[in-house]
Amino acid sequence: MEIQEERVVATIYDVAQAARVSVKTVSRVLNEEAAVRPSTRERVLQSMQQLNYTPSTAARTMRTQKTGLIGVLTTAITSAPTTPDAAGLPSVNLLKGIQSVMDRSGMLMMVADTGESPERLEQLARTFREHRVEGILYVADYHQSVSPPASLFELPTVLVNCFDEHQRLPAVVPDDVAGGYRAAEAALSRGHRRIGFLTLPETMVATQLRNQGFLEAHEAWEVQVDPGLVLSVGKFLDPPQEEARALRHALEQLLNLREPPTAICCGNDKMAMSLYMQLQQWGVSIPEQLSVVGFDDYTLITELLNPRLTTVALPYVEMGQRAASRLIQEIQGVAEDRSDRIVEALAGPVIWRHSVKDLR
Amino acid sequence: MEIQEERVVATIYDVAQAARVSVKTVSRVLNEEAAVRPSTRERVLQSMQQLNYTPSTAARTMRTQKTGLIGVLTTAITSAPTTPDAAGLPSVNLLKGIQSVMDRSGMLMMVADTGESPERLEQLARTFREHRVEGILYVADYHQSVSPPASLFELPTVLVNCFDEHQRLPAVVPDDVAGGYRAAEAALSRGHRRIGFLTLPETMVATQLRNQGFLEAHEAWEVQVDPGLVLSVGKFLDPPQEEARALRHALEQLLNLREPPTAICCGNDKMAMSLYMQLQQWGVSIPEQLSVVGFDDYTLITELLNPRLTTVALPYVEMGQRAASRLIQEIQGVAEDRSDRIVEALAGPVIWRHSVKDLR
DNA sequence: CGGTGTCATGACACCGGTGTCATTTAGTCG
DNA sequence: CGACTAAATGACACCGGTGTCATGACACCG
Repeated sequence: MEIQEERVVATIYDVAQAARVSVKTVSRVLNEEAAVRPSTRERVLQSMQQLNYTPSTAARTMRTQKTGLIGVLTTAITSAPTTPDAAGLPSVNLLKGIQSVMDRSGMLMMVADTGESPERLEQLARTFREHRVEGILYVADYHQSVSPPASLFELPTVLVNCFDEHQRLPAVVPDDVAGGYRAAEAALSRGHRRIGFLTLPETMVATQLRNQGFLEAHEAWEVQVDPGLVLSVGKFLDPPQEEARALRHALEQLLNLREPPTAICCGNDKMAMSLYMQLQQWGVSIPEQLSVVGFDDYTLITELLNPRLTTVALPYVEMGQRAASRLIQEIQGVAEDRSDRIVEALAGPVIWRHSVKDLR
Repeated sequence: MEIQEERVVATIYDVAQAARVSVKTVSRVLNEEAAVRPSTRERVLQSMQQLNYTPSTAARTMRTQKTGLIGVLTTAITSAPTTPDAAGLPSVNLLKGIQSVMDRSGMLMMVADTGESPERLEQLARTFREHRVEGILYVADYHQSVSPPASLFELPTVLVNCFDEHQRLPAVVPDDVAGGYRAAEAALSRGHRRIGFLTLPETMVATQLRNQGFLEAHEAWEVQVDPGLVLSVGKFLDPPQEEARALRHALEQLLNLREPPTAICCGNDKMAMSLYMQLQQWGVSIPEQLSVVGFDDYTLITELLNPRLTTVALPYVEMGQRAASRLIQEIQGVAEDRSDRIVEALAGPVIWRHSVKDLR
């Protein structure tokens, strides 16, 4: 009565034996090193096939110290399960951009979600180091300032959609100043002169920057900004109902002005959608009576609203790609062009649809 | 003139030397094996701290053959970059569910996106095997039938949001029959008797099942189904404009009936949103003149529409959790309860909001 | 005080690849 | 045909942990 041994995976020794060569020769075939006679190579390949051989990265790693692994720390997946999709979901596009570059470079991503707790982040960074990742990407779900744990400084690291308070780490963020500029310009260039701006909560980084861009655009077009037209809507983590109420209130305020705006820029597409809903209820037609500009190009919304929403895109895919490229450069020790800004800001284009009326 | 050697990470030998013990003792401290004198333990821990020691999983793996790695193959991240967010994005919730379970089990996810090409899938599965993942999750972005490559059968594998044509692999899918049933019931239970059903393209798996559920519900409530009320909208990968036109057409058809429906169930929330837009243009008020039921509970839409949309939720988080649990069970060789269905279908609840009028 | 069992620790092989260097084989040329 | 060179291959150590087993120290016991 023989004990049936559970068959484990074949090793390089099994292949060597089957092909009647040394393990080193098998290794040579694997890595396409020089000088293996075609007939031998063929024999080895056949044996590998037969045994369904898969080399072990673990073993290889020990010797070469290379893993081909990139650690991705993110809140983008889990987000807060409590905040229903906040502004979050499109940030998956960041991952999309990252993925595409990693792919081309033959790197594999280990993805871990930090969830809420900061000590979790520390712990995950540790786990990544145990797996000897060659670099780390920290991906935030909206533009923000972070204070990364010390462990991130010990490996090549690039921050995505966020920056550390002391700006020591390379980072790729959206250019929100340019974004605000373009949003305002979208209306200005079509002849609008009184433009409302419903901003995200003031505590958010993006809000301030977009505000700045909004003002700069008016300056460039030599249009005076009426401060009464710029309103912050809601606080940081208001419940949805509260948010809706705040918007309604702000909107009333704008439309009841002696000289109401002819266009309104929104902090994001979600807000634009709420605005559509509200205006519809009041019988205000878009864009005939009021033009609307969104922010994010959340296509789900922008393409489905009626009329389709003109909006400023966030270049998430490009940001992801750029961040991944920078990380790989850093890993490969390519002489980083020091003239590069540590924090790199990428602007997205205005996507023209049908929610802005041309007054010219 | 000494050459400054680049300092690489500390090994267990460095720690052993610093603590003046054998490597084995360090190993014992690491793994909390029995019997290390407290004083020794303390010394070792200190040395580890000082050297910033991080054990190498690669080395450990070689000996123990355990990696704590799970491979996740998905189209959920990249989706088709061409299809703007199709029905896709909420499938991130699948990852969320998976992540939460992996976390609890101390497993780490390697995520790779299959993109479009099938050979890419084969290649990624191979890469996973090289890293000696202990199991694989294949995550689809919508309920579908797949023909997985042979390599998936060589490791514990669970399919998520899809099933293989021969149903050999364990799978977790949404219970679309129950979904269709509940959607219809949402209207039926509020007194509606003529209920329109705008379905997704007929080629999709979900469509047929939901149809079936829709019919079963009517049977259970002893309500006759008028076949003229069930319309398929659009083909598989229609461009958005085409889709919108198809919807408008279908809607006209329904509302021009001699006896038009008092409620309409939609194939998904996105369609419901288009429907809102259209009805608004025609001046048909929801839910006073027409009730609407969605599908998916895509909160971005459902919470923002006015009135907020009553919809059938897809239990993505639970599906992810369930799939992850099953995979881990299988890895640990827990005697799988064979009475379990190979393909497990999970139903989501109706989320009641304000788009269905109570006729009773 | 010697025998015995337990506790704490160490020596050493091993996991599956790759790097180094030696060795064998084939190829070229005078 | 033999010498010499290049090509092909093999022997063996090594990477950084863990498993097995041996060994030293010490308490306990008769």
